[in-house]
Amino acid sequence: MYRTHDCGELRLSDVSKKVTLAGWVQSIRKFGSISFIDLRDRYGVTQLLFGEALNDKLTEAPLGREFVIQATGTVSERSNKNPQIPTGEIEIRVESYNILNRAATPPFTIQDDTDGGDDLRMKYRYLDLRRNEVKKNLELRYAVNRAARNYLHQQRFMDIETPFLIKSTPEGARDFVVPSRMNPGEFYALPQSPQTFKQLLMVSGYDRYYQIVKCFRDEDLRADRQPEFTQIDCEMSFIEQDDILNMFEGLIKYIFKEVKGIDYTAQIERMSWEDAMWNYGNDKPDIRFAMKVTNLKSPFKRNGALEALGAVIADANFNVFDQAETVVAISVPGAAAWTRKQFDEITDWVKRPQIGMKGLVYIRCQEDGTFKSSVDKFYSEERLKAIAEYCNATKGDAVLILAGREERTRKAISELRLEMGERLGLRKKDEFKLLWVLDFPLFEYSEEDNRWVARHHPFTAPKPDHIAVMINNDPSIPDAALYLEHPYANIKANAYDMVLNGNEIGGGSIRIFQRELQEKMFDALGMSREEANHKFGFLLGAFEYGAPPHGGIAFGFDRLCSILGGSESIRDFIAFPKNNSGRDVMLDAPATIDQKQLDELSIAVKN
RNA sequence: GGAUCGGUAGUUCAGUUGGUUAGAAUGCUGCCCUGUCACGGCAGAGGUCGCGGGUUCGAGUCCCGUCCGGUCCGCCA
Repeated sequence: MYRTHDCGELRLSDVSKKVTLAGWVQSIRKFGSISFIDLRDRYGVTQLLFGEALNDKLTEAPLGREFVIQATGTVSERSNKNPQIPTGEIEIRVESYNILNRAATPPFTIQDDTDGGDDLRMKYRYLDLRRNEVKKNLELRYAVNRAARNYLHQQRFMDIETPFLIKSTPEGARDFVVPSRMNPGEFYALPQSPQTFKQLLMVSGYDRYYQIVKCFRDEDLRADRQPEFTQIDCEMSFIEQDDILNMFEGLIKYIFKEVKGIDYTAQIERMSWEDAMWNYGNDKPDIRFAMKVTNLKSPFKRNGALEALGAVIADANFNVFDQAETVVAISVPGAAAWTRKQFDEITDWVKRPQIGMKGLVYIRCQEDGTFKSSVDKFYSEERLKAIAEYCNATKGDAVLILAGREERTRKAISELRLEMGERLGLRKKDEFKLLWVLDFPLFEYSEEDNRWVARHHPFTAPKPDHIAVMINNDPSIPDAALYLEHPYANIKANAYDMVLNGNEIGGGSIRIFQRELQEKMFDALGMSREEANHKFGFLLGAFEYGAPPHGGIAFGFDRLCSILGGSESIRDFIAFPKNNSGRDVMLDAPATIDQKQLDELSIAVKN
């Protein structure tokens, strides 16, 4: 038997028990003829006391950091206790020990605040994983996993595995591809999600399906994006949008309760995509703080609001505003007291290529009731006051105004808002605000492909009252017109995203399950029957045999874990992640393969 | 594909305007130490300043290229 107890469980009540522990040597503190050794395993750290009697043996078989040892001795009360660790009241008076394995000096210290940089930690990930910080994250991940499974099981969802070696579909992200040895010149693709399979399962009658499953996308990476990642993938039959929202509102609340001990009692706020874009410039707004965007000018024709827009900034011969497609503003509390230097710094910030603004206009709403701005030349104080009031600015605020092309400017004001929220400490790590964003556009224009594409995927159903519009080819939609170039530009999808603190953590839709509408959808995407059949024939075929109304959602499991763990990066929540360039620096993968393998696969590598 | 920051001892970093022998902390090695828990003290070893080229009397420092890593944009639910 290697051990009688683990390194985290012994307490004062165990004193005088004879125990054997096994683990890794965390640190050695030597005092002449006695030594203290911290022994670590997954469960904690226990102090071992090596007395004078073991001196000879220690000289003969010395210990080093990260050696794997086994020690037998008696649990004793410490004379000097350490309240910082759970086992801090006891120590083991070691009578004998065994070196089970020696260890090379590790390249960084295995401590909470390690001295290892990211690169090194990834190269020696097996050492990094010994650290408490990383272990805590993996434990949290497992807790989320367990909670999700519990909840979904209680709700009679069934976990069904779907294949990884499937067929490439050119919609959406780039596929990872696997050559088929037995079928020369042909390739499997790894799934970007089990989307079509879960829909087939609905046709088969498994009306509540889930899977915590790896998905693969061959796109460039970010701190919160990995080429292989995990989704909580779900699908339900005989449901409407509200059923899905309620079911998965329940799931996320259950996870909050189980994992964080948080009772998220409030109903999750629901916001239309248009409201999100209009008020936050972003389809995944962080609603932990307000600082809403004021639209001073916009090509959006929205609820008749446009008439009011523009007037407040018009007729001043200020070219920047006059020529801009869009003028948007936020009011930043306390910013009236900023120095010129601070405004310059923020101006530089919005001028960075990533934001891409030409400049920044600001209005200070000073404490004495006067207004001072970077555009005093064009606007009288009275007009500045009018603009400030229009932007709901009060004394002490500064109004920050951006102008330019609609899409870019809206994105920029959104980034600026988040940055201001960050600087004002309004984005608190321990505060969690959930949000449903609803009614996304069904289509969007792809600049790259020069055509309209499905924003979500081609099986997403339009909103119920927009279905008739598509079936009857009637472009007159009661809602506001955003983009007028396409007859279906205004059609909204029966799709929804769950947003947590400004991060999209899940998204899904009600699916099209009727042939007629599906064909209209392919028409709208400019996809011929032949093409559609070639790409999705199996699904369209299945829909011939009694598809129930259905819909689903998928949560980004890694991202959800990282947010619950208070981290920006999902890498710390994945045991063996890839780096920015999609490399596994520990394995040094990807790597070339030898000619024999290539020959077997009938593949030639271009130079 | 693009922007930007970084690469100096095993590790984390400092390194002034281009100027003598490139430093600190930590780790490592040895010695001392019976109550430490970031132990302490003394001594020591440890450097192709990512790589290649250039400017200069002289380059860790300036310039060009390149490789690697971080972050972001494009891309991607």
